[in-house]
Amino acid sequence: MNNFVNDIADINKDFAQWYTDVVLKTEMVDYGPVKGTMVIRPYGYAIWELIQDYFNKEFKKCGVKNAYFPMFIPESFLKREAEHVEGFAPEVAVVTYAGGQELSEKLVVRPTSETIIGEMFSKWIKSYRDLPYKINQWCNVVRWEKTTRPFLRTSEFLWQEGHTVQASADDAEKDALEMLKIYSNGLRNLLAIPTLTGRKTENEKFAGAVATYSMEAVMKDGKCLQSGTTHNLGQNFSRASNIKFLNKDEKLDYAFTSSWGVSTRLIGALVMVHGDERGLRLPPHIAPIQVVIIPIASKKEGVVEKCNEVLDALKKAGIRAELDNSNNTPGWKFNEYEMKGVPLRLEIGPRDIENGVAVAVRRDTHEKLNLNLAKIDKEVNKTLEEIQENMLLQAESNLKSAIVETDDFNTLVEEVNKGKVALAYHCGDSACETEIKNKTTIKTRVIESYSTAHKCIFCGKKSKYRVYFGKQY
RNA sequence: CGGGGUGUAGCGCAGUUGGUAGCGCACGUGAUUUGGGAUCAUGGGGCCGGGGGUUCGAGUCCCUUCACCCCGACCA
Repeated sequence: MNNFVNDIADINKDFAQWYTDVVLKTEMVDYGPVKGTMVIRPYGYAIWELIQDYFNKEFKKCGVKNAYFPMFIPESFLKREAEHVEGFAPEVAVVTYAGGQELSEKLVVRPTSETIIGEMFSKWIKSYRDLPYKINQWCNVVRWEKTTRPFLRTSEFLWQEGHTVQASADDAEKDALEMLKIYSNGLRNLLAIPTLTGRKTENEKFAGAVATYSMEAVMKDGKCLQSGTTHNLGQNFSRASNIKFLNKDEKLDYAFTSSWGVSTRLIGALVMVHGDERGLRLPPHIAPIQVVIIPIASKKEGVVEKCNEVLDALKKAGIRAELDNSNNTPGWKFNEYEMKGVPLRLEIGPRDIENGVAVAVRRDTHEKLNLNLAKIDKEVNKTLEEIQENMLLQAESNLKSAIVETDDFNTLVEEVNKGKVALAYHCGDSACETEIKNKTTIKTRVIESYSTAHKCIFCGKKSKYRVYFGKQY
């Protein structure tokens, strides 16, 4: 009664604990019995399914087809690309024993599938007429991380990985940029998460890529979360996997590939971008339950009937609605569904039925509205769209106020340590960037724009680009 | 991988010098309730994280191991 926060840690005092409390108490996730693993519970998985639905449609518009490749990769495959193996070796899980005996060749549990998909591409692709070739798979991957946190970093997680093969360097680059656009639009439209998108520096790119692009979402504590990446792999992986094709000039050439992925980490971003002191706040487009109906004095005549009637009307209109007719008190239910981030609550009691309205309460603003029961589906739909829009505006405003432009290195360090993202010019020199990282633990996020008209914030040499600096999850 | 912390009922915790394992919430049943976390009655629920040791006797003491959380370092 005196505790409005469901025993969730204070979001302003202990953001990390708040996050853990929220994801566990909302029943999105639980810990698995093996270190670093998570069980994605129905409420969390429903969010993932909505993400899958959205991106599947977008991928298919680009001519991408879904497929599935094995999770076991011969260890030798991983070693074909020198940078790639160096990048992933420390965190791969390896099967050495199976079928009652030692294996003659160890099997890596995929940390990502470039090498095994490349192997198959090399069999399938012979001519420029076979290109472009675009494949996606939804699967799990395993990266044996030392420290873990549900959704943000776990030993095993779910993702999609797209892989394209093109006949020219330009087309592979175009694929990487096109997917980046699809990802960032998806985050905006579906999750109401605005991102900083752009190219990664040479230091921060994917192991084995020519260029890596990323969307960086900024959490409420100011830390960045790499929320999706796309890679132009050039001919690096086609050389490693021997993907050769006859081009239009009848010459044999290595193909150009790209890869791109988003993961269940997006669910973590959703929590940390929108959540508040009461728990989750889910934008309507991604909310598994968009509307919850709570009967008041449900034993009074006509209340349950009216609630069911409204439920049916909402479902018919394609709204994800639920009726909670459990024996809990209304107050308990209010708190429960607020914690779970349900965007809109409808209260229906004898008084409302008499007045022909439902009391609606918005999760984003706590605003109370009287919605006309006679056209409840339309009124709810309109309100949901308003909530979606408002949550994006709020997130955009948070992102904007998290960014500090500076030319002074001490200011950069100070601001980033205060929970800001700094935008500054840099020389583009790898050693310079590494020195910044070693000195301050601050890393570059993505390149904002290119300009040689300024000085590097750290070494003072001529700038190459302007880049975001921040701390990360 | 360093530093700090925690493992006792589903959750949150108490458990004294070693002596029959408890409380609150949650859960089952019945009733009364219902517009911001209801009340009464009555029930069920335990490998005290695991293994080893000391002891007549261990939740408690010793050794060991595992897991999780928080803060760093490293990575999607």
